[in-house]
Amino acid sequence: MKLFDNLQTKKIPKGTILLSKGDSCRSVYKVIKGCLKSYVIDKSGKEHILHFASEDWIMTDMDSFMNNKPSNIFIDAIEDSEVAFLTSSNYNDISQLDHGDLLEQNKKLVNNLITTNKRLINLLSATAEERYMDFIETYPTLIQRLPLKLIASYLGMTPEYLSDVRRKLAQK
Amino acid sequence: MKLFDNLQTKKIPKGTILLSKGDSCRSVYKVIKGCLKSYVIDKSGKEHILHFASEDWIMTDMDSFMNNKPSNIFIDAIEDSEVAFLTSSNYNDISQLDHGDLLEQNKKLVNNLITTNKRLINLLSATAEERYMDFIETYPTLIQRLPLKLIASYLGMTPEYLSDVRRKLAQK
DNA sequence: GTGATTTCTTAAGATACCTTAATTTTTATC
DNA sequence: GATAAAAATTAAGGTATCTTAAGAAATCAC
Repeated sequence: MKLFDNLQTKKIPKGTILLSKGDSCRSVYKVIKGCLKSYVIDKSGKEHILHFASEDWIMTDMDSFMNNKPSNIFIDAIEDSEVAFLTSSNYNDISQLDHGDLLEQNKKLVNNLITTNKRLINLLSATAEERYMDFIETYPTLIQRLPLKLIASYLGMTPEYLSDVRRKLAQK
Repeated sequence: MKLFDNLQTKKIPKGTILLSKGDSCRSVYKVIKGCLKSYVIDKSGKEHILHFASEDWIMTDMDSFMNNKPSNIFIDAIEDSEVAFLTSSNYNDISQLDHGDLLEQNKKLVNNLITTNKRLINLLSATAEERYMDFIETYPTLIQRLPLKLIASYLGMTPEYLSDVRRKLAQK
């Protein structure tokens, strides 16, 4: 049994909120078409994007999903999307996964960790300009597809400042 | 077979460099005693701490270890330490892990991801003061044990600024 | 226990990035 | 295709955090 095969799918119009802070996250979404974002809202009301998920990517709040806690994050569709989803109940079938499937799961988790760690390194050690250039290299398709203000949020800067960064880069 | 049982251990004096940028990381360390740090050095020569690992924590460069790439990070002992270590060759025995072991591995990876994601949220959305207070809550033992300048680096600020933050907190 | 090293603090000036607000450009709607 | 809405840019002034440098406090080495 493969975790994401033969799942139900549903269409999600742009702007739909799939998970709100305080909710318990009962699904793991796999994006078939479109794009989702996860984000937090800080004390002063500002939104900070944690992850994007476009085609074939997975999106969930792991902490909430695995540990049955209220979530601290939001998940929205930023394009008209279609998602396959795993619910808590069919996730419990994980114990029925065979050895090869578990190894595959393991590998995906490791890759996810590697990616998240790179993001961390980037936030800690790179300037706004470097982070933007790195994003362009790493996600060339997303940059064409998403509004810059969402990318700015993902990169940890304001849209206005990203605009400055882009202008300075263009002048070079 | 449990991954970290019955492994060799070795003593590592404070200051020892276990992994340097450019090296291929051939070990996963489990700290028996003492403390390690992993860090990057940015373009201007500044050090940014990625992780600490004290007793029972695991330390490695996953990207380098799993994908046999040259590493971008350093790993040093910041106290006289003792570590158990898994090498690439005995890691390949992972295919001999039984179902329960793999599930356990999976769970550890998930927990690691959850922790790293919290760190990310923190860096994106919290002020220096909030990050410091969060660190005290999350790692009360480390704060007593490690020099503040290392904690400042981990929190993404300079030691001088952390000192300011602490003074302002003390005045309240 | 004394000198040497490392850590921590303080303070002044600098800078990366933010805020607000207005304008322009692009995209969506009917 | 005109109008409305959303996104992107620009600019001025502000703030959080950094840099440099120096001194005080704590820790280490013998």
